[in-house]
Amino acid sequence: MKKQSLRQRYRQELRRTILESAREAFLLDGYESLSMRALAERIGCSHGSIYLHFKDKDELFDCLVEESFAQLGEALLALKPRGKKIDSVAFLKKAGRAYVEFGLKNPGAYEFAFVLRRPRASHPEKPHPAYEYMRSVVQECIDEKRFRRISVDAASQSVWTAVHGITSLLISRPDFPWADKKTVIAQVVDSAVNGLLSPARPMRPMRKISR
Amino acid sequence: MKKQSLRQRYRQELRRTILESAREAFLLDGYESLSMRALAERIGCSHGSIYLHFKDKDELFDCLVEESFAQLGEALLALKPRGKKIDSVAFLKKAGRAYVEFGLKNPGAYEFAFVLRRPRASHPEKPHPAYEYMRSVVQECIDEKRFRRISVDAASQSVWTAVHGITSLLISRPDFPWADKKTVIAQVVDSAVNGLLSPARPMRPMRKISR
Amino acid sequence: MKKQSLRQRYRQELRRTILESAREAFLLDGYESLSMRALAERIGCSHGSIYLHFKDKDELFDCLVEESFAQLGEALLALKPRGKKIDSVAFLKKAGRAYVEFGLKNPGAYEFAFVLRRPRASHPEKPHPAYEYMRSVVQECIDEKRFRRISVDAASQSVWTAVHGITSLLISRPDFPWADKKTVIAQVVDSAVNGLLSPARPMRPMRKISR
Amino acid sequence: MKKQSLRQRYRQELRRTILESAREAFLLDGYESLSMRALAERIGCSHGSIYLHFKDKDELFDCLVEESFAQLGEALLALKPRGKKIDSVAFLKKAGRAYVEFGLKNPGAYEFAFVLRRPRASHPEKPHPAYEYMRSVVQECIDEKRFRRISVDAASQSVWTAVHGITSLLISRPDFPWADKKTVIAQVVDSAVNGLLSPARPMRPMRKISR
DNA sequence: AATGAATGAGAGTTCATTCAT
DNA sequence: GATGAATGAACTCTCATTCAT
Repeated sequence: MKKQSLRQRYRQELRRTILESAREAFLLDGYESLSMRALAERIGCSHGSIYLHFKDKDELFDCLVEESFAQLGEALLALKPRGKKIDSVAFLKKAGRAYVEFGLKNPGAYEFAFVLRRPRASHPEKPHPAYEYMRSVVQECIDEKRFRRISVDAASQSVWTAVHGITSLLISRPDFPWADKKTVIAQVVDSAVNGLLSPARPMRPMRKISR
Repeated sequence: MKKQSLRQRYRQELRRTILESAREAFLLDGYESLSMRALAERIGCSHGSIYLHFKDKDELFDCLVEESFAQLGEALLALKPRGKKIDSVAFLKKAGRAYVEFGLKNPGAYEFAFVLRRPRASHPEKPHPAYEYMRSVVQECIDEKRFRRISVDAASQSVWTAVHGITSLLISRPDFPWADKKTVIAQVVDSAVNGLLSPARPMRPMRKISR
Repeated sequence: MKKQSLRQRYRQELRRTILESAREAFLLDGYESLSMRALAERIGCSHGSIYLHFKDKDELFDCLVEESFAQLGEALLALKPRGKKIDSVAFLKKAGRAYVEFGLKNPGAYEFAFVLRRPRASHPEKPHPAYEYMRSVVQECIDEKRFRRISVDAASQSVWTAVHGITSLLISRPDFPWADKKTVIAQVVDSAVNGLLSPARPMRPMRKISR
Repeated sequence: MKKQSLRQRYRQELRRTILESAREAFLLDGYESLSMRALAERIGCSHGSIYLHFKDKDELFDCLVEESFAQLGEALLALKPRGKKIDSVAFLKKAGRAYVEFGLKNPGAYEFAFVLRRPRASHPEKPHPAYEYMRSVVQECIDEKRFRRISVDAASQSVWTAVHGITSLLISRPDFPWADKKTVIAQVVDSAVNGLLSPARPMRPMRKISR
């Protein structure tokens, strides 16, 4: 039992090492340019060993993509239980900022999820968990009449695409002469969310939307 | 002289054919997966001939990137002479929409400019003409006091990244279950620009979404 | 002691399982194309375990060859005690048909003995038991003056090679548009044996063999 | 034109060299064991060059098989115009001996046609030209009432398989302690053909065969 | 006894690029 | 100017075998 367990543990460790190394390496080189041999060298094992853990290069890559989506989803879900003190709109902004932050802290994961592509592989394209999450928050804003009449999907997508824009460019173009990044991020998020608000004046009680 | 000129013209034509074919092909396959042989076949010439026009694969690729930036820049400049009838803010929105439209009409060019990467190649990263253009329009908005106090770069970048977000995702994920695309695009652009406006001016309530 | 014996029995069983599976598998795939891993999977044990019974792939293969020769030998020896009722010539024909039948019933064994080859392995080529057996029957025919003057080896070989021909082709080319197989087999055997008969026996006209 | 022609000629020459070398090498090593690299070294060119002439290893191998069948067919057809002086039965024997001789002179070709197999490749199995040829000669023997009542296919196959037997064994087991090879060959051929003869004396009308 | 992780060699094939024609 | 034969490196992946567990 112990013996099994030891082997198993080591096996799992190597699997993780492969995944971490592969993530770094794929990011640096892209799918095609990273050779299994080069990856093995980086890991410090023979190239054959990788195949003991992943059927082939594709499987390894896809595994990283999946993992990345999952991580992003989890990062957002970690925000979840919004206290009663914070209103839905503020919470959506918070979620937007968290999305961007995740990308900046995990640029690898973010690129695997949204940027890197494997030649000829098609995205299966049911909406990913991160989108689902944002959509649910947007739904709350709509339910609470904080947002103008707009379809929940159109609204969610306008927010998601905007935050994706700032996230992906900050990651992929670190040398661009950015203004203060925090400011830009906040501006993008605030604009995207505020742009959906009901025209009602903030200080006054929300009115029913005339139609 | 005439003969020269004829030859020259033919030479230019082949160069164009190579570029067009290469653009399509690179988009389909990615940088690494496209072989010069496959490209030559698509073009209908020998693979050797490509090297008469481009030193190597990298040069061909980079040429497409440059061309793509130029095209985007031109598309925006084509808007240029804003009549006196349209104010700077409305014009910025117009530019934003034009940016997205360019991307949708020229997904190839857009991807070459902002998405595709050649392994290990770094972006030279002086701001590209499209950004410069948007920045100049934002500057006008600021000069005319239409925008809140914010650095012109932070403002420009918040707009650019947002429109980049919707553009790139619409291109790269055509199978995503998009809401009405026009609505989403308009929402992103309007939000991004409106979010920069000076607070409440009586005469411009900013409710309606422009189009 | 009992425990030992149990273990031994199990060991022997596994050895047999390996041999049977290997025979099938080698026949299907050929020597090189069959991997030890694939074989292990077919057997249902780890590939390492095979090496506990056979030093390497070559030994396993050679073991099958040897076994196959032995089986063919035994099949012929099983005919052995020819009763006095049957004369030597008829018995030789019977042996010839038995040879072919063995091949058809045990195509695997036959191919290992005479068709399959391991790259670079040379046949040791002392005559195999099946040949020795046929040779002894031919010797009887000669001793009994039933055959023309011909060396026992030339005679035996002319019979053996002919029956080998029909046997190997029936096995290796099952899709050939064969006439009635029984007829062809009988014809080959009868021709091969009759062709050796002494000429001038009233009952058996057997004219001179042309050359 | 000359230039083209020169290149073409060289191209053809190399193709031939590859085929010859490959034939030798495949025979020595078998399909799997011969690597394209090893073949290239034997030829004296880079392994890549082989692919300029043959799509892949399979195509190269299959080409040799086809060529071999063709050669054997031609060798037999070269006998064709049998003079009036030689009767059909004698001609069939002549053809049988020619078949064996072809195998001995071109053991490579013979093995490619009938012995070597590529893993998983199946024989298409319409009768090969050599069989067709022998069948036609057998048909003549039957037409001329020289053979007993027997289907032309059964007769042809009994002859073909017998001569195949001696041919293939002489080739594949050169170390076997053969008796005088010429004698054995003649014996096999004569037996196989004579065994089909009508019992009738040539001068007398055929009697019914008792069975 | 049995496992299966690990390795290093080597397989077939494709590639960008060069250069003689 | 254009061709396409040639190359040598590099690719992904599989293999037989070993050996620590």
